[in-house]
Amino acid sequence: MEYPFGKIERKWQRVWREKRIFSAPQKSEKPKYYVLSMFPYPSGVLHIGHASNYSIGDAVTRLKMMQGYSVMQPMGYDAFGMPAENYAIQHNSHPRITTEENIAAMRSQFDGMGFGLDWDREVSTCRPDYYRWGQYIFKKLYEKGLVYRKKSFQNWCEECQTVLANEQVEDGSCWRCGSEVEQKELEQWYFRITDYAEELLDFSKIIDWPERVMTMQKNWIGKSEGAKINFMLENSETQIPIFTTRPDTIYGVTFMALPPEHPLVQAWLASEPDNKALHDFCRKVINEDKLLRSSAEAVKEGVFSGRYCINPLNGDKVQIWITNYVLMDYGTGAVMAVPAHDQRDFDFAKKYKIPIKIVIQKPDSSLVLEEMTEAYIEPGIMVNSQQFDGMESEAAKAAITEWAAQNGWGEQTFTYRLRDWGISRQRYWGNPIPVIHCPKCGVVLVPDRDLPVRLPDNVQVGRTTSNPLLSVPEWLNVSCPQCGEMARRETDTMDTFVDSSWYFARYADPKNDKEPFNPEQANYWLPVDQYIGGIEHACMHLLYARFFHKFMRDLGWVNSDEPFARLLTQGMVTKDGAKMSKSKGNTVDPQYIIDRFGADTLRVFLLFASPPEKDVEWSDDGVMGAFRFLNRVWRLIDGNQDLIVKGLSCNPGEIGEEIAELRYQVHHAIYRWTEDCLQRMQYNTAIASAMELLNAIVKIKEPEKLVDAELAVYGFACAALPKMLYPFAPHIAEELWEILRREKLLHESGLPGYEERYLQRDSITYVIQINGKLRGKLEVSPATSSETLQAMALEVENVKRCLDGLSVKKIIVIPGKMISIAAGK
RNA sequence: GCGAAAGUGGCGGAAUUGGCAGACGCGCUGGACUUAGGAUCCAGUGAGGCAACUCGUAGGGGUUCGAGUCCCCUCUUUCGCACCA
Repeated sequence: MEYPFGKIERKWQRVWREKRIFSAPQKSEKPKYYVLSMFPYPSGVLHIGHASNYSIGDAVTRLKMMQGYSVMQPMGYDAFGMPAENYAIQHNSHPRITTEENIAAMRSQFDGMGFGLDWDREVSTCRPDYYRWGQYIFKKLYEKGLVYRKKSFQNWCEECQTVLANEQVEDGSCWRCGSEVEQKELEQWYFRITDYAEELLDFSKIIDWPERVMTMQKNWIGKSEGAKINFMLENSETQIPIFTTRPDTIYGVTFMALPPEHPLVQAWLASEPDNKALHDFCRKVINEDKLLRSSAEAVKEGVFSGRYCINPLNGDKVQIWITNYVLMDYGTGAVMAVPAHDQRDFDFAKKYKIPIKIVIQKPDSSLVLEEMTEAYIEPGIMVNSQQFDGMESEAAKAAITEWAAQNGWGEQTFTYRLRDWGISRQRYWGNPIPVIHCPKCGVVLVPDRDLPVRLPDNVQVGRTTSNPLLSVPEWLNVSCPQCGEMARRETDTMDTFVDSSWYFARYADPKNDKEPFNPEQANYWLPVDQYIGGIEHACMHLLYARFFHKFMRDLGWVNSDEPFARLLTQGMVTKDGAKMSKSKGNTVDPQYIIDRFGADTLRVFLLFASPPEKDVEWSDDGVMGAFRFLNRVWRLIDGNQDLIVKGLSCNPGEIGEEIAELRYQVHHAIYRWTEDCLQRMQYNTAIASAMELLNAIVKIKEPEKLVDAELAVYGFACAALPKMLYPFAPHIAEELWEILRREKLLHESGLPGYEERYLQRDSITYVIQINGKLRGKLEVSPATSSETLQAMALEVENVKRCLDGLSVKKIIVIPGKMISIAAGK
């Protein structure tokens, strides 16, 4: 007989809802705890990944409630973006309609999983009451000088009619639709995240993040120290600033390398419309996809510009080349090339027969120009570098930078790999940028009283050749808020990462219609105590959210430095070793599992299969195992309920050996469970402890024959099971708890408790090792002294045999564990 | 190429600080029972050996009374970054 999981799950979901136990109060005598899982894109169907991720957050939530915290676990929807637009197109509908339908469908599936979510705080980024405040924050960023427009070459997806972030280009193709990405010059809106680069490198205010996420962010930001040096264009006043991390090699510059995107190159192209070679080369390189262009295999190519510049340090006249191996986005976009000491420059110089000049000599002076087959990039002794000759090259870095600074040629500087955040998207289904373009006044921010700039409903959503917002004249054409003349709205919408960069704060005050959130309420809940989400967000979402949080702190809206105190990056669910996906055809429908075995079974399987941060391999047999386990627990407690209830009111007293062993087992299991749940977040072993406890209890074959004092232990052991299961299988746990006639609900019944004194057994087993090999065992009382143990060990028959012919050199006693004998000839 | 993490039975995984390797679950083998179930219960299950014992945590070396755990080298896998000047 299977336990009636369907009835039980519906019953307790109703009770939790009616008692509103997951509605987090704004004030509480208990300490607060904020649990947040990354909100989903509302696809309309719960997939196994959602079930897995949110089971972790729910386990944390229920544990912290048992522990006595006032817990908030909110949920919302990251509802803007291209998938929603595409979904609507496919279903011949409107994203507003399909998205709201999907949200309703997902919410009922979340409820079917029994997640303890505070639905009073639900947020959806596509609703005007939310995106209004995103526009408001945009204006604040603008007012603080953190927003600017820039014309630049962008990854352009013709299929999606939108700009893609570099991070959104995968192997030269659009990450959403897979079509080829080309380069197009566009005026774009940017957030100056680089202003916060230095602070974003500081993780000291974070309590517990995985080391590897912090490392990834550090590498992503990519700080490097170096010098900015201004070269002069020959016969001109034009400066060409370069950034270098190797100012010690500056006397070895033999050419300058510029990318085709460089403004100077663009100017030359404009002034020489007939220079076919130059035009062809530049067009070719610009349209090469950026990833391919920056791959190690790419062949270095270039054309001589016919122009020269002057090295300010020694007055050398240097050829300027236009190349495919320099990136406009990094440093100043111009590179001083030192072939002798940089491998890329070396390869390029060899290919185009550009001179090479050694300025750093190996310590053994063995470097000979004619014999060089590769660049010498190690430190060494300065040569051919005027007054710096003879210096150590590492010391010369600072000396040369200082010399250049004193003469006004340059300065010491830092540069970051991190680029400013391009937020413009040429799509309909996003948050409109609250800007009006006036022919007279220029860029004008939409006044607060006119916020939100609402998305018009009457657009043709489809694969049009331009942004659908352009097709709504009554929305597009407005009068200028400043001068009243006819003006035009900005039609770009914001990257959806903007929406998800502050939602964690909105949950604290989700219905506020005066401001994004009330600072006092936000500060009560923030920072998020436990954030849970995928590792794939390490460099984008998690970095953008930290940037926004620091900006909001600088505005005085929040008083913490970091949004997420602890981070858990959960693994994904795989099947046959691969990520589940429709295209691979290896998906599993969680709804089927819920209907057939119950949500509790699905949750226990997902949490038991591996630790939360590791991938879970799907296994139908594993699901059956979880189901069998819950059924065994059910039969034990449901079948012995009167006995257990009686035991719970019995007094302790004399007990037999078998029950003494059970008492040790139950206290030990609770101890392990507590450590695994609270200290280590290792739910797979916490569940294993509950299984071990069950196995220990069912060893008692005839509980009805137990005397009262023994029944007290038996009852205690059985009653521990619902508590231990509550974070993972809450429905069956509540039902069993009720069967045992406990009065409160489990979340207010406290953690299961163990007693230290029962973690000791009456006798303990010492193992005896001789030279590291197991040679015997010893059953003794825990109080046995070290000397006695040593003597006893030497009397063990097998030990005596193994020591025959050897002399004992040393005996080491590890209290409670082992006796180690070192012996030799 | 650089950086990070990992490698344990047939499988998923345990082993909190260096202290009985393989907890727990799956699978498998044998048995019991039967209201033949996606049941339940009992016993067994790293390899070799009749046994005493030997071997065993990717491979090789080292430190230690004692190493899955610490150190060095090699191999493999995964992830991140990648002409970053």
